[in-house]
Amino acid sequence: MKAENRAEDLAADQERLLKVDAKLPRIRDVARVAGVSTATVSRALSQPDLVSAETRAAVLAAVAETGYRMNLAARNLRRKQTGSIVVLVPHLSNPFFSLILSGIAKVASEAGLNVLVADTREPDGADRQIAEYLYNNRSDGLIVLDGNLTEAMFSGDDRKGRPPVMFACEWVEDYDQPAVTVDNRHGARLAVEHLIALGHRHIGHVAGPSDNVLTRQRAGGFRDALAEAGLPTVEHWFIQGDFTLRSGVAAAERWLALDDRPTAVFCFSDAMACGFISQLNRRGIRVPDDVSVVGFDDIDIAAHLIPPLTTIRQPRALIGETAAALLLQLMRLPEMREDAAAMKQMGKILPLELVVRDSTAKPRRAP
Amino acid sequence: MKAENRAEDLAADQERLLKVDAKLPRIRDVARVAGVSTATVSRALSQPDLVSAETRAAVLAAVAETGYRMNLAARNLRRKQTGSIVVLVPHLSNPFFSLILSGIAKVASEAGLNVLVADTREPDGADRQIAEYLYNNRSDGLIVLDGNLTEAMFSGDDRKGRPPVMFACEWVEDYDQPAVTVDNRHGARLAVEHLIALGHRHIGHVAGPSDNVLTRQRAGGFRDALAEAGLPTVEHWFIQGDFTLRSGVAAAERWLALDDRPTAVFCFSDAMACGFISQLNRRGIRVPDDVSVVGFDDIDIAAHLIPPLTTIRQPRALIGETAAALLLQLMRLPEMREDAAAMKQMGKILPLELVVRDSTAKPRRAP
DNA sequence: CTGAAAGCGCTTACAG
DNA sequence: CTGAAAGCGCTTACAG
Repeated sequence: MKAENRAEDLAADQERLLKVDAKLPRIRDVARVAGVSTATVSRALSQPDLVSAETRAAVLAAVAETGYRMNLAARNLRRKQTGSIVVLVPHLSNPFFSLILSGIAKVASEAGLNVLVADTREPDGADRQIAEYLYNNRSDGLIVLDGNLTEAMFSGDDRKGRPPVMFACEWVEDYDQPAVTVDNRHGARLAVEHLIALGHRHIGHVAGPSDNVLTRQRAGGFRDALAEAGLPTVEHWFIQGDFTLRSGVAAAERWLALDDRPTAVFCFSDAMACGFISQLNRRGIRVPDDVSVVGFDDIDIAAHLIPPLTTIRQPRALIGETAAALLLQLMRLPEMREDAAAMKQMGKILPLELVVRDSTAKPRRAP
Repeated sequence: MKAENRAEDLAADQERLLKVDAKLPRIRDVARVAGVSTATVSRALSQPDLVSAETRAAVLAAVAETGYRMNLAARNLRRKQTGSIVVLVPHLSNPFFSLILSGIAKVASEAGLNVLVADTREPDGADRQIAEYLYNNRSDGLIVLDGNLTEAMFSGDDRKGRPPVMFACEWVEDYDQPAVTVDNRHGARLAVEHLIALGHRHIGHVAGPSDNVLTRQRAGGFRDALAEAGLPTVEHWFIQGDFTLRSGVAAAERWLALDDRPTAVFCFSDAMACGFISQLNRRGIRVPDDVSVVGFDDIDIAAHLIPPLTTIRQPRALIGETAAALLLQLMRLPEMREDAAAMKQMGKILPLELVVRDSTAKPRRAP
């Protein structure tokens, strides 16, 4: 690092800052300022362990001085990556996914990756989209939030060379890919135990589609909690739903039609709880005065409903962050994908939390 | 195009299709199959007018045969683009934006561009994000959906070399950038005229923040429509809101506290209408039996509220598509950005539509 | 209308 | 631990 050179460089930098249309600093500029080769700059930035502490410091200083930002297109081209991960979502307009997506985006953007979001329930269909991303090397990795995709879409005899797949929230059963989930069974228990603790003995539930993994787990937890408290599972207090607001509205009509109405209802999604409560309200039934309602998810609107909804909070941002972080691991270690045992270890089950608000209360006439 | 070569190529292609980890076809492969140079393939794909019809057809056939898909990282590197546009949204979790974003994503992905979405109300702040994207060449263009950013963030003496900016929905007043908007004034008139046609003579409104462009325009249309019908603007029937559900709840309490309640209320957003109706419902007031309510936006949930909401539909997907299409134009024609007159022409005002559902009816006691 | 060739800004065996 | 050099897959003046 000769002194004169440094002075010249600084003058050049000044000029560069004034003229915006001047070129942005490249790795070569950093190398010149730091007095090393571009290869060393590249290493100092991407694999710091490979260079000496001294060199590393010089490079970092040069980066700061020049305001260098890596050109990702160049890196991706050289590394034969796309620089993008793709998220497959069942319904993009469902507010449940917003925080998950922003969690994914956060982790991905820190890693210099773009996030592309595709709706699997869009007209062009899930099959085509998956084929597009999985077979055509348009992405470095996939996060799948839709458990209703069939295993056949992913499997096939030519697994190698395909980007890794990470499931989150939902997953495809009998398909041994890692997934970031919550303990849905436990969440359902939390909901029911809360209602029992309040004194409820007549508890119904509004479920999701029967072929859905989440439905099955939550229904299991629901039954377990009742059984443990010595309460029977009353079959006609089971109401079929599909997680949507609209099905919550329909569920309310079903509840109204019952001769022996349960004093509390556990809805498997906040959206259904919302529709359920609104429709009951319309028919003159008050929550929680006449019936207690617990939701599941803790979507943004849950705290602002009338009444504010008691629900099971899913750590949505964390789910997204975790799924993205694990996917990044998988992307970095291609050999790991061949190791079935390691893959099974990889999944994470994240904690769930009961959030008590105003939609639950003691039953009016305690038994 | 020698016959033997073609046969060899086909064999090679077969092999390639079997081995997934084999390399994807590059422009060179297409050139070989079509019997032209890579330069010609590039032109045939990007600027078809520059090659003969015959050549074009040969190239297209070769593309189909090889299954060629362009490597965008390479193109972007060569063209010195980022291949991304950035969308700045005030609140990502607001469902109003979902369809706008998918409209943007549709147009952008057809043009081979990534879409990055950033929330301007996030902790890291709008200023930093704009600086990041505007000054640091991390994107080829910006779509801004937040009119509350100050002009100062965008202006400055070094406009050239910066990516173009397109506003949508909202915009920054006194800053002559093109914007894709709706005629908010007209939308408000549609709402009020509908209520008047139903027989209402006592009409209030729940507005957005007073410094918001949308609020100002809608309030103007509201007053105009009343004036035209010879109805007075009753000042204490104006209720301040901020577009959120929560403020709709508060507005309901304000309405309940009035001695002379208006028989109809025009809410400047569906979210506020939703909160307003829910809270009234809670207090035993029925919509539309006791009071008619009109919203604005037609968000997804509007049709599923109880009652289904009469509202002013914004063509959200179209807003997104149009904003993206215009931004693409701007990106292709950098010289246009210097032409103030052309820039002013560029904006679009999209049509609004009254959607009559069940939240509005004749006033109970017609005057 | 077409081709040969340079080069976008990185990374990474390879050699030392 | 470091550097010289090749090359990722495109595009685009330039020359014909």
